[in-house]
Amino acid sequence: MLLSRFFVPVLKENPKEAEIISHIYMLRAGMIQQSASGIYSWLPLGKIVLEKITEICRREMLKAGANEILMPTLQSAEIWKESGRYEDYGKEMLRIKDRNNRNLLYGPTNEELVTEIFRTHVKSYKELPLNLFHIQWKFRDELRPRFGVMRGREFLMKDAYSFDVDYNSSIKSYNIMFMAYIQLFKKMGLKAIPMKADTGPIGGDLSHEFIIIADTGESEVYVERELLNFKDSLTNINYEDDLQEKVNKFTSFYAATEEKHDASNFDNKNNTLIKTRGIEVGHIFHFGQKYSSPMRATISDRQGDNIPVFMGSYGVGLSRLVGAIIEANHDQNGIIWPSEISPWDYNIINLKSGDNDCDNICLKLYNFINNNTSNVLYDNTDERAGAKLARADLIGLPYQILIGPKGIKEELYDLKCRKSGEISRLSYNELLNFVQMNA
RNA sequence: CGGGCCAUAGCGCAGCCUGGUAGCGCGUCCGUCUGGGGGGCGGGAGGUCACAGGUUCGAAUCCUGUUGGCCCGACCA
Repeated sequence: MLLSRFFVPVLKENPKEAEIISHIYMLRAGMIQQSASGIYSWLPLGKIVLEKITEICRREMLKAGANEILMPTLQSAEIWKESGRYEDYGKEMLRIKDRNNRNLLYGPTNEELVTEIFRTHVKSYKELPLNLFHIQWKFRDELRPRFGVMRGREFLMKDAYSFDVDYNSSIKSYNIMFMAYIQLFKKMGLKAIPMKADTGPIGGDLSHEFIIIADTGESEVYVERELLNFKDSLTNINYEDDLQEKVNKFTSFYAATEEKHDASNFDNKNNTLIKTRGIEVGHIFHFGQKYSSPMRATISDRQGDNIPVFMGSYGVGLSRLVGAIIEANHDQNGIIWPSEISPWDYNIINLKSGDNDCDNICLKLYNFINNNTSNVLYDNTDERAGAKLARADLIGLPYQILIGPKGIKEELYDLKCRKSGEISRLSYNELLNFVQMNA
């Protein structure tokens, strides 16, 4: 992509409405624009990142055997009355009337809809287990939206729902999602820690939050040091296997958010417990027959009896992840994208546009990288070097390649690693090698 | 929903207290000198001062109301 043709309205100064770092950088890097409190337009740079995250999530869900569907944003109030939540949900639910005065709502979540789909089509245990997921925008009319996309009213989520014939098999489904979550966050270049979560009063017995560790995170968390460094060799998971043991590996560590932290539950004699901060980016939840029962989503079991199906739900906050990733990966100059979700791998910076030698080498390199399965953003604009460098740091691509008269004279060009700040001076051929090896 | 604060050019702000017809920095446009960390010089464009009403000869400024936004708290992915 040529920067001269890319719409990325960067801001030099901090917008006054933003307080936390991810919000500030998303606005300054031209990723989003606020439309109303907690509601955002996604500009090209933000959209690309959001899409990358979404795609990784989707791929892992499919690998784990889930089926993708797409449920609408607007839902009929009818099924919510069935589950009893139309009254219970309160003011967070945005209620709308259509021209015929029918009650609609902008979906804050989808248990009712998916249960309705399930009960219409699935009647027998033979069709189970089943996992349906979708990726869709939701709306919750929060009391107080804040922190940019981390706590918006409109947000993109992946929701999966599992259906099983009995408790034991539903735990298996839960474990599959647990391991899929470990995988998908890893594929985003993130360290996500599963933590036991409260399930509330309603009979659920199993729930985990997945938390990204970030100094600027919203809540305090307590984690065993070993879990932070826990590198499991799970490159390939066979979801057909019994995963309980693998799940146990993770859950055997102590990890808790502030609300659930209880020092007496952990023997900290080796001082291995770390207090840090984190951001919740996923939540998995086993809730049994909570919805299937009132909504009569029943199946025939092996005995021929009709029983409410066992369910679980599994969410990932995709739009929130964009903010969370920035919270976990930035410095005072801007964003530092993990290479897995970076909009591009390389940022070629022409330090003197208009200079024949600079233009030629940049263009040659640009074409080479594009032809070698890597992605590259080429800053071919006519701005001053300083402005380009500052903008490159703000946008935060993993590698910057600096081409200027100085380098051309010495035939050595700067390759800067955004994360470490390290600069290698490489010949043109060494640069090509680096790109090929790194692809 | 309780408490605090804000709204003036695309962005960040001053002016308001003490009313007299709007200014600074950045950005933007033209020219020029520049060119390795958000340049220099010269010239230009851009604002019904959030909206509505009131006081006044006169309102960005004083008064009332409305709308929108931000922060702290309670709540949540």
